[in-house]
Amino acid sequence: MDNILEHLNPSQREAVEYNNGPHLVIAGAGSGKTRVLTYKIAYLLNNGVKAYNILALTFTNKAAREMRNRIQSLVSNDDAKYLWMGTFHAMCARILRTEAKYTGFTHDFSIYDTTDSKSLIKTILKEQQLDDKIYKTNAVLSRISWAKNNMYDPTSYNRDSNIIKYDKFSRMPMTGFIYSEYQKRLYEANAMDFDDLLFNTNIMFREHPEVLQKYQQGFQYILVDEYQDTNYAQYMMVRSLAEPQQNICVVGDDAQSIYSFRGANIQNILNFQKDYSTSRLFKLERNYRSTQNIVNAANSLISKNIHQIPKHVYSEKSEGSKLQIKTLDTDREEASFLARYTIEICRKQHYDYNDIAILYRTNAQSRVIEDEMRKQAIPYRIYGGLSFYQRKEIKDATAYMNLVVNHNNEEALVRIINFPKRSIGDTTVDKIRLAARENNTTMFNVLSAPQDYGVQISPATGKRVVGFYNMIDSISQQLEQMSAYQIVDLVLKTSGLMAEALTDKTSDGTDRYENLDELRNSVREFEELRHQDGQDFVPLTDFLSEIALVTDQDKTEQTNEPRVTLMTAHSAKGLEYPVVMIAGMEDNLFPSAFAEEENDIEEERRLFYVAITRAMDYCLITNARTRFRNGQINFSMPSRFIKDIDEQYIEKKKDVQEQRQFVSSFIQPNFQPLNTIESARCEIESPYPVGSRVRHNVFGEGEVIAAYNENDNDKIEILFDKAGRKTLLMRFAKLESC
DNA sequence: TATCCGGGGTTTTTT
DNA sequence: ACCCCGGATA
Repeated sequence: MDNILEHLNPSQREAVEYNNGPHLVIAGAGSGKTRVLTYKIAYLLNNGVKAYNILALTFTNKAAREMRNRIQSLVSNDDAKYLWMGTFHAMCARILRTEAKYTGFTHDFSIYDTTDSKSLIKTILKEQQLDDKIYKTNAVLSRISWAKNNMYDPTSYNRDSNIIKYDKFSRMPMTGFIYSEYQKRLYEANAMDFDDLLFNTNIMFREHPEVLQKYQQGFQYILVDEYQDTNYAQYMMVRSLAEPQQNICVVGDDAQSIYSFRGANIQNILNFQKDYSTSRLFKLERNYRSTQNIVNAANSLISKNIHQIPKHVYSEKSEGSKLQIKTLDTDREEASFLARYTIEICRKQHYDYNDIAILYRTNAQSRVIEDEMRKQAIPYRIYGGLSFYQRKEIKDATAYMNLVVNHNNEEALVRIINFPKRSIGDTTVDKIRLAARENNTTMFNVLSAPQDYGVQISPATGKRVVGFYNMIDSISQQLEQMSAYQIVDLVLKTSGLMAEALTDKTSDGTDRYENLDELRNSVREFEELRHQDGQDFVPLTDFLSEIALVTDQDKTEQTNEPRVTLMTAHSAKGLEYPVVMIAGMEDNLFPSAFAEEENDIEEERRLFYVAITRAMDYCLITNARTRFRNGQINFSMPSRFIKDIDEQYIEKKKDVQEQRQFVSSFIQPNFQPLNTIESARCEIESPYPVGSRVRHNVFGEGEVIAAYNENDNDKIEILFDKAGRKTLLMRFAKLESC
């Protein structure tokens, strides 16, 4: 093995070699952050540090896997597989299962995903008869999530006067109570949600110093990737684990902090040097990924943010092409343009589809782009949206498994007790739930003998309920003997899920069947992998724990046909493509309409920064004047971020006509979009000056408030003011027809 | 109990 | 446009 340090530039090398005390590595976009992390770990291993003494926390499972593989190739033995490497959530789940006896949960606790959490919240809201117009499930959940991320348990939450004030102000004074109730139910269900994994680990460390000490001793070196996206709970965990040995290395880029909605606190990285007074700072400023134009454009954009760690990211690659900005009339035309641009750049610059990514702010935008890609026969892959494990049939199947493993898991039980149909309706379920509460036991126990718990149901229904109980129970009996794969196979067959999908002859049904089959195969693969690692018996729990924390991003692609990648700017973090297109750069979309305060805007700007810096050679930015959203046409202004980019890095527009006047009143609420009438006719005077009278065959007479005429394709756009009520009429047509 | 229909509300990002 | 819920009906 040659000296691996030779693969590094001086500043990377310096960062890799320093391992004595806390240090912060500020890694500009494309500066080889992952490289530094992998080489640092390999360096430690090569210098005699034991793999199991290293804890490396990554943002995704995929990142962990890739890093592990790369480290493997840099060290001479197979130590890499003993590294503690994974997401915070995965590490916490592992620790909490091992140390279950300190937590009050069992080793087999379930992990509730967001759907389960929402459903539980809904149940509580209903029971408490709270107005769901005021207590929105999402709002309540995000409040609870916020509390946990900031280490408030229900007691401290309910005692904090600022919190009480806040909840009162948002007209949800009962939030604290719901939080208590929610935690109680989770506990009774032997389940944790995502936030609990972090929260409970911290609590355990606090209350059982001997456990904390064990891990402090275990983790001699701690490395945290994407530190800018950690929340308080994560910050605290890292801090307590690193307390004695102070061998803590955090890597990140404050300019790429984009997850505050999930509790991430950019202050963690900004304050690192204060928190660890002896810390050293390393900066990686040379960008190896992008051309100078792209780096400079991104720099000029991010310089508009006030809060940041000063750095000078630069590129020594060629100057490259300037950024292109293209405005289209509609979202559909934007999509079509993206497709045409894809074909053209592939032909002219000899890229293949794998080299191209289309990024957008919201998943909803993918729809129209997908349509156009299909229309123009461009193969694509799409990240995000509904993940495999979120699909109904998969959720159903895993609910069976979860219930089999953990009888207390109420969300799983309620989900599947009547699917496939067993004629056990909502009323029966409610009765059972109530009986369980009154008898202070679990719903599952009630199922075994409903009449003993005073559930008033017909004998026939009772029989069906007991039948369900027996089915689950009999599968549970097999847990010790049967491996994960065997159990899953058994579940799919005895539950009737397979049969249900098979009898449905629509394409939906066959899809469901195929997905279930794929699930079965993935268990088999999982088992295979474990066998290779020397584990003889693979219990179902292992598999469940694994899939609770994986996302689609973690899936490795198997097709070899080149495809264009479609994804949100968030999911693009950490990736790079020769050609990047950013679609929908419009105000109220990017930045999102939800971003109100300057802090939010800064985060959106960072997100845009992340998007641009994914590009290696070409970056195209598009926006549409009108966009179909939520069932109506929206007029939009170009994103305010576009003017944040220094003009010298943007290709000059040839067409001065592009600079059309858009009346600012466009976006005012009293403009109700009326309709789009493809076949409507209108009479207006050329060249449609603002203020001229217009007669329309459907809407009658009105006044043009804004209009334009684009030479190349003869389009007009009219804003209508009729009878004192401002209505918006949008229409595209040939000039002759008017 | 299951299903169909209509009305109302809601739209971000995801471990 | 889409999803969710509730009510009415089979």
